[in-house]
Amino acid sequence: MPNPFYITTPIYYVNARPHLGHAYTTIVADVAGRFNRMLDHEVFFLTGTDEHGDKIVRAAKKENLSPRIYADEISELFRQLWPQLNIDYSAFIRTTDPAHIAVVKQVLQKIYDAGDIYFSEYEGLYCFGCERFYVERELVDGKCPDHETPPEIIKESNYFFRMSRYQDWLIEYIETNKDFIRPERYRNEVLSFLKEPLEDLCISRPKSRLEWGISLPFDDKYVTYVWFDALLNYVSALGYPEGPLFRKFWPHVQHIVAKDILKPHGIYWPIMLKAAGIPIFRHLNVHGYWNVDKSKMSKSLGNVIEPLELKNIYGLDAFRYFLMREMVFGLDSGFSESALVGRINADLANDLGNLFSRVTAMTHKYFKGVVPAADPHGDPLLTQGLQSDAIIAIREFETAMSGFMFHKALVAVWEFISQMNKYIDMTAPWVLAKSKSTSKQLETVIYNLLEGLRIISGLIFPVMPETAASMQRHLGNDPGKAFYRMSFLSKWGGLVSGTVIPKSIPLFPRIDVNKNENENESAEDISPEPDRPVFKPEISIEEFKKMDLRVGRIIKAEAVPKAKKLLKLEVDLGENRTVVAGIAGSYSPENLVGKQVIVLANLQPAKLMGILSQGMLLAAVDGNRCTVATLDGVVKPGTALS
RNA sequence: GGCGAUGUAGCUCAGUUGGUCAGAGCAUGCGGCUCAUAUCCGCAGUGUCCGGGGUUCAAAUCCCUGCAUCGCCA
Repeated sequence: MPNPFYITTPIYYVNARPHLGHAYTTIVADVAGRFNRMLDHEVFFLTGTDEHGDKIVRAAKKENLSPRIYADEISELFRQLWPQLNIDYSAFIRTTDPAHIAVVKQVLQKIYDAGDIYFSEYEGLYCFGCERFYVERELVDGKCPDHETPPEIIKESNYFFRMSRYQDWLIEYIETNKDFIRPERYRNEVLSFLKEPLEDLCISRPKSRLEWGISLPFDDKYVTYVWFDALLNYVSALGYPEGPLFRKFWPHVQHIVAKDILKPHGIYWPIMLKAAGIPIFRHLNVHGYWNVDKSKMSKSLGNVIEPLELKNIYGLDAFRYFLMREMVFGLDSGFSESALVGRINADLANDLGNLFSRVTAMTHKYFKGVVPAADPHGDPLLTQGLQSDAIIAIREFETAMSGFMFHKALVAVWEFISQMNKYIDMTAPWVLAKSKSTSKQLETVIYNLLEGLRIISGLIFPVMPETAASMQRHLGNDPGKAFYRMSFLSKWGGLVSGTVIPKSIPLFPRIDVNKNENENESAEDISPEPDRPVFKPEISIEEFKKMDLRVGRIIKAEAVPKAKKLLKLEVDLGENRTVVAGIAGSYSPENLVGKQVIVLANLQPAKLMGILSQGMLLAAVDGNRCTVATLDGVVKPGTALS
């Protein structure tokens, strides 16, 4: 295999647990890696954890743990998450690995020997509480913003990396290599930063105030600044300088980062490489943030469900699809459950899932599940259109994926899915099936559709590997084979006629959105049970019809004396009724008047606290909180529900 | 405070060098089909293209200015 491809995520700092942002970056890397496997490239995919620095020491202290044990624990959380997201990584590096530490020392020594590291004393404002220096403008009224004490001026000596020496080189490098940092907005941001003189980077911390780090090889009284340590993971993981992996993969590396760590990756890192005499990486791919809309997320036990939890509810592939389709790489995007459900229903269930379902069903219906052969002497127009649509989709997909424009790649695939659906409408197989004279055409049409599905399953492989494999299986192919190879996808006719395909399954079930729609003005939380609900035994429609459900309007509401939960309501059902409802825990009388409600009108009257209740108000009850059922629009009181 | 980005249909956004540029998807309404997961196909809209000036035969597109939001830097 020629064309090695090396993709990295940042190594994640272990001061916090994994969240959506980490997951997105890593899924992007996984998608890029899988895409390169489609191109038959040899892929090395690195991720890991960054574990040194004073923030880790402090986080560990909070938990009463040693930095080492603490880092072990959090690192393990990341390591355990990736299989759950179907991340196919090659190596997981930790900055506490001895091999990494050795490389950091080696590179430091090399740069030191070359004269790009110098020793210098400086004065600064230091807060002993925070154990860090502040610059003037960070202070509030001259005091530390955390401790509200004035920092002290102390002198400290440290080692500095002569970054300034490489400023002009870096500017020219970025300007010459247009897509070195992409998308362009971040390239511009770095260039604009470089318009100002670059300061040398302090790359050491005295052990007197920080021990948790890598000792400088040329001065044992200092540890290495955490960024300098961390960035080198990208080369140490490959066995720099002589390892076979390094020789094979290094110059082909592409990094992926979120925009918050643009500066270290766009400025420190290339300069470090230059100073150490290591070739510069190929691309820095920078993405934006996910803004989680908590008001649009379902809740469990009163807490907003973590975005990552949604993969368990809606399926991993759907989750991966959403992340890749919804975010324009580089820009911020909104994350909400309703947007996720919208994508699932519209794109996955309606478009792709239903297409797959109707085509495989027809194959069973008309050909007993055996892939027919396209008629070589038939009308070429029956095939050409679809075939060229496929080629266009493949081409656009490849261009977009190479440029990290994942949403565009998926749009191209979905454009083809839409053309497949139109093709069915145009050719109307159910009409062709009615006459013997059109049987050849029917064979051709179904073959083409199955072939189209084969291509689609290949194209969605990087984003939805499980679904792709499932589609292959249901096309009668071995999903263990490299069905996603681009060279194989581009050749029309890869599907072998005579193949028997298994019974179809729904790829993506539709999600009932009505269940998720909350009520209007009271932003009260309806909590869907996290566990599978237990339903009552089935009833017939006749049994249901025995219930007389009516729309009512509350015209009067008052508390029932001495009763905690009961309210006495006057409800207009076309006639006035008194209804006693146990909703005082969630509603006050004044908020109920005028409200439209649903009443079970033919319930046997009952006396509650001495009041005769002539019906029952419908409400959703969750624990001791309840929400009254109401209607989507204004309806005449007394209207029956069915 | 400096630099930059963005502001287009109910929502999310495309709109290359000014001349079918007023668009797509979702949501909505109507019609059609029945192979399919009440899906699919077709049709239909709605917009002071942030406000105000200017350049031009012609501006969503260029210039100036104001407002709003966001980012980077100080």
